[in-house]
Amino acid sequence: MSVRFAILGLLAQRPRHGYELRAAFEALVGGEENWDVKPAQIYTTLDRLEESGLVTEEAVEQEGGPEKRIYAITPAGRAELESWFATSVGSEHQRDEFFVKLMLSLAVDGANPYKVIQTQRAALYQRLHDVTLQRQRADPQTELAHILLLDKTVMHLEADLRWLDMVEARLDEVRRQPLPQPEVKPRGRPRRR
Amino acid sequence: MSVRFAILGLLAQRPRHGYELRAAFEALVGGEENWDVKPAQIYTTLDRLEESGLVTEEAVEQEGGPEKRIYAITPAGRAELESWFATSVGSEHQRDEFFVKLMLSLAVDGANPYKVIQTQRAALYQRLHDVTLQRQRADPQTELAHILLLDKTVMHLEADLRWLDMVEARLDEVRRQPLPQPEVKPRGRPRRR
DNA sequence: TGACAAATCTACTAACTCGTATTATAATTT
DNA sequence: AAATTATAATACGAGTTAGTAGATTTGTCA
Repeated sequence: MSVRFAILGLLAQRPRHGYELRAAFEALVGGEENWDVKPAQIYTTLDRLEESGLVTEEAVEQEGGPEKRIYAITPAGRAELESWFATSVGSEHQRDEFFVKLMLSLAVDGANPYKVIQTQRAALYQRLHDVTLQRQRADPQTELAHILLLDKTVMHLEADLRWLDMVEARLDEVRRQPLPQPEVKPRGRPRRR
Repeated sequence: MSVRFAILGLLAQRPRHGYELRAAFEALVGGEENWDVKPAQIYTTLDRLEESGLVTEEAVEQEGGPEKRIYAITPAGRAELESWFATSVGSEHQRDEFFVKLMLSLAVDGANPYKVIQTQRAALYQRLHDVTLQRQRADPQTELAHILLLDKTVMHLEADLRWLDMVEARLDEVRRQPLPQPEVKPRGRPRRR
């Protein structure tokens, strides 16, 4: 979803062609190690935006090189962008893959939940190390936004590590509880209250 | 990705049919407010798993009601599951949609970054409130895992709120810096350094 | 009391959007 | 020739929207 709106936002600054959009997006998020957008996504998204009437193909430049299709935002596109600014980012979907993995490692015969935790912790420390290095190398005079983004990542990684410790400490307790079973819902029309 | 492995894990316990898998998954993650899996995703994923030879259709039951297709995990499926347990959850892709939105609100004429922050903060507080309520209502004797998951959510929301404060305090500084521009790369092979 | 409408669960399907992976190509410069 | 940018097509996977159709239970009214 963000790529779609990022394209609209970048086209709101000025018309651009596909590859330029990709470069501008990566500059915005601070490099491809943060968010690697594949060219294919840019082009398919542009096609879909064009189909919805939010952008238009403005011109095709040749200038020696290969063709460049230049896209521009339409009034409908600006409206869409504005309404994106006015709404909050949708709940960030809690979808915690690690939690699912941990629960299943408790449920599946032969799996080792302590090892699962250990593996995850190692990966989190590795990533924390990488991000911290990146943060130290960044220049506050020119890359403040990028630094703030890295700070957020660090805060989340630290929270994840603290949470892992907590879970590990209480894992035996969790283990003793039966796995949550789906509740059997009563069938048929519900009773009048 | 997690749904795919969750299905494998649940089938590793015992053979099940699609609807049962859906119910078991929702029980595992603590209700549809955490992770609402649509039936269609279960069935298409099962089809793909079958095509990859990780599950097999075991039988079709009739028992009065509509057909039930029972699926079971294969040895290859168990191997896939084991290797999932052995690897770490992939870097959680920092893909921060709010950050993108904030940066664009700084770049696009007519947008108001302070308002964007305010909207996001209100949404985060709302969600924190909801989750805290859910946490208080949960029974530690039977829903410890669910409580731990909610704790993780709370920790992340608190981190997001602290980060928002930080960003707001330094927004003028960020504003003064020019937006990161994509470096214009010369075409062709780069010069030797 | 018995027919029937209302509501909900069970089980599954079709068609779509968003994003990723893979591959191909032309142009440009070293 | 090799490297690299610029551009795009095709196909696939993940996830959503919006259903179908039968089964089961409850309410209601003649």
